[in-house]
Amino acid sequence: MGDSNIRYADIIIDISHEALDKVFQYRVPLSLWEEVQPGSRVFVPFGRGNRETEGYVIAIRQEADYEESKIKEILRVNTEGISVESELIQVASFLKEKYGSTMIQALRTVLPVKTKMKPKEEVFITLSMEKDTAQQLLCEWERKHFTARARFLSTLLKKERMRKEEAVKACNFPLKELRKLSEQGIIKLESRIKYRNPFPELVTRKQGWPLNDEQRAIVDNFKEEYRKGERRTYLLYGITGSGKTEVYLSLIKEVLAAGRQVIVLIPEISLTYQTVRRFYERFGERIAVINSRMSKGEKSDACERIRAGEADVIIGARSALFAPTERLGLIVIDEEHDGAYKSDTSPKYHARETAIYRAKLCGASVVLGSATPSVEAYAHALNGEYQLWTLKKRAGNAILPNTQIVDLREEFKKGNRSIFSEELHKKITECLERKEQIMLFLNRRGFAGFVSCRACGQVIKCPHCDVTLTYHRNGKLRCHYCGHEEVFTKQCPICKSPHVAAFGLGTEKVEAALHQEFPAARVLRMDMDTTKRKHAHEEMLAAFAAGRADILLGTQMIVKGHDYANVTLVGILAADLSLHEQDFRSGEKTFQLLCQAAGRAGRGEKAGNVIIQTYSPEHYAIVAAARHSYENFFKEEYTYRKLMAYPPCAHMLVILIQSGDESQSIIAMLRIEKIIEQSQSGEMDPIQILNPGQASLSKLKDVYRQVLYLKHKEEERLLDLKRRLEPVLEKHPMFAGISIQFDFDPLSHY
DNA sequence: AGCACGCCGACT
DNA sequence: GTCGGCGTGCTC
Repeated sequence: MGDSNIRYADIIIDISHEALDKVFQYRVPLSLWEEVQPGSRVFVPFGRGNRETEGYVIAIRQEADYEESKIKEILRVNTEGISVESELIQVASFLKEKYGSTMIQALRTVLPVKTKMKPKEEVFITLSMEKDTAQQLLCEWERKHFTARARFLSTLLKKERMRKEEAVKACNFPLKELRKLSEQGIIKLESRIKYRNPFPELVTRKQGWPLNDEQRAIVDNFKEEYRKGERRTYLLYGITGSGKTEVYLSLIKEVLAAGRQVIVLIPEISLTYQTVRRFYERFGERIAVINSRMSKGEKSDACERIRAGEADVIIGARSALFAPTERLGLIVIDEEHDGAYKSDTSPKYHARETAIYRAKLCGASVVLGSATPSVEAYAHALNGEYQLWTLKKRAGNAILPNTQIVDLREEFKKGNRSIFSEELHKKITECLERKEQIMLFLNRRGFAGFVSCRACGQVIKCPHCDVTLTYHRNGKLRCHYCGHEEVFTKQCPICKSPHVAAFGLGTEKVEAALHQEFPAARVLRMDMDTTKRKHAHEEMLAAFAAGRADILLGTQMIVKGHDYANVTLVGILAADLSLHEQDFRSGEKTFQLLCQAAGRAGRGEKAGNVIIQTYSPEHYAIVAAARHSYENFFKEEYTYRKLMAYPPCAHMLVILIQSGDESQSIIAMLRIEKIIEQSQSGEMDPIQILNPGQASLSKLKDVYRQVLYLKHKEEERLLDLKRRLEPVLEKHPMFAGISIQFDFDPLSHY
């Protein structure tokens, strides 16, 4: 920059209103060239009256794409105070740059359009006269047979203070009358802003558990560095049950004592009720929870409390990372390896990397915690980029469960065609006899339970997605991607043969098998279909915790962070289901899942047993999980990633091209491939283009998907390519109406 | 959001 | 004829 003697700034005026949610261009006066940077807050003349308005600079450019004569000049830069907004706008530019999206998309994720909800008001009624005067008035009303007024007044006399709703509902007293009494100076109406609190029941405050030596050492290490002003990223690797949460709580306490705020990310808030509860027990009212299931009002209340500095600890899923904290001092990411930390909409950012970026901006530290760290994080810890903390002891006297691998091929040879191997069957029986609880886990990803025709081999697919339909016991076929449902007709739609049948396992089938094999056992099934209701999740888990079921059967949602002292047997019915996905992370995912599932056993005093049923008992992910050895797994997995040049040893950029028109999507994909090839002709070390073509989920909700996988050792090379590609895709008319998304170092497979 | 412009009813 | 109602639409 510098050749041109004119400079423009892209400015966002007011994020809080849809109508103004776009970029305006202003000239940067020469005197402000130094000061005006992306992220700075400036004052500009806006609207017909040129009223002075605050705006945020999101980009600086040499040329304008608006009528030159209408462009106004920036007035001055706002240097007052540190504003979270400008910090978040810088985060948005980071998202845009790194993950590829428009600036507007990035801003929308970072500063969600504030639907300035008017805060809910609570109106309290008090007497505005002496008690005995009121008593006299009551007698008078009773004499005059003003029954409603008398009933109301006597209640108010008893309670002294009541809420408006109480008066209207319980006392059956009309609102109009209340206003009248208030005008007459008999009662006083006081309104107080009520913040909606999603955790209504007051939890008792509890003191922390004493830390063990390992935990103590970590906390001390953190305190020392924090007090010295050293900020960094730590990876807390602690086996299941080693008390990571207790460590977080101590770290948070330290940061709060320094007068700063903390953001705690957990994978999916509804799943980790217990964790949230523990935070409430420790920090009480100073907590704000941000949750995707919250209503808009609840969300905006939480944000207001954070902005006002009334909340110091913010707990939430991925997006809580953008909480408007003015004094952020620490970001904790629990279960750091979890896939939920990667956004599935553009910008497809990863919360781990984004947290580290935000922390750097505002001088905060980051703590990542996991029992099975992601290969990325552990690699960073080994090369010194993160500081590694290890917890190897299980808290209390709990010991690691005894884990056994069952080879399903052997079972098949023995003639056992049931879902349960002999060993698992035996263990379930014993466990039921001892009145202990069992968790059975079926990793249903990959959509077992498809329906096919034995005559022509046709598999019944969803008409809107390139996915097989799943058979459900209510006699319906359902698409797990778009929700399409049709009646199972027992006739092949192609060849009309009646020999169509459902194959494979689904949780419903297992449930039926359990009822048959163990008729006395009370089974609780938990999957997407049984937990649709708002609080179904917590209710079912609470029921299981209370011992109202013997067996909890479910998909991945049951493996996350719940402690049940009475669970002594965990059965993984088919460990391979995730292993054979076309995805370089399938080994990692399987290992994490198995470890988490296994970690559910023996959390109390009693010893636990884990049985892993698999067709690939020799696979390193399964063997390592059975031995509870993350190190072994990591060694194998890292070697594989290095050999194949997969992240974190190299980087990948996925370009996803979506269109309602199949041929258009293909043409666009081929065109992009060509542009990439041309742009690096003669390059010594070109970016590799892997399997361009149809995505493996080639059609979703009637939209066709093409995909390009790009791979290169240098992150910067891929980012540079994306940067050069973006303007072409934006301007070229052939890409109009086609959605093109980038995914950097993908977690999921397209 | 804010503010100007604009096109219809009651006033000096 | 003018003052002012708030309906509509634009803001680099």
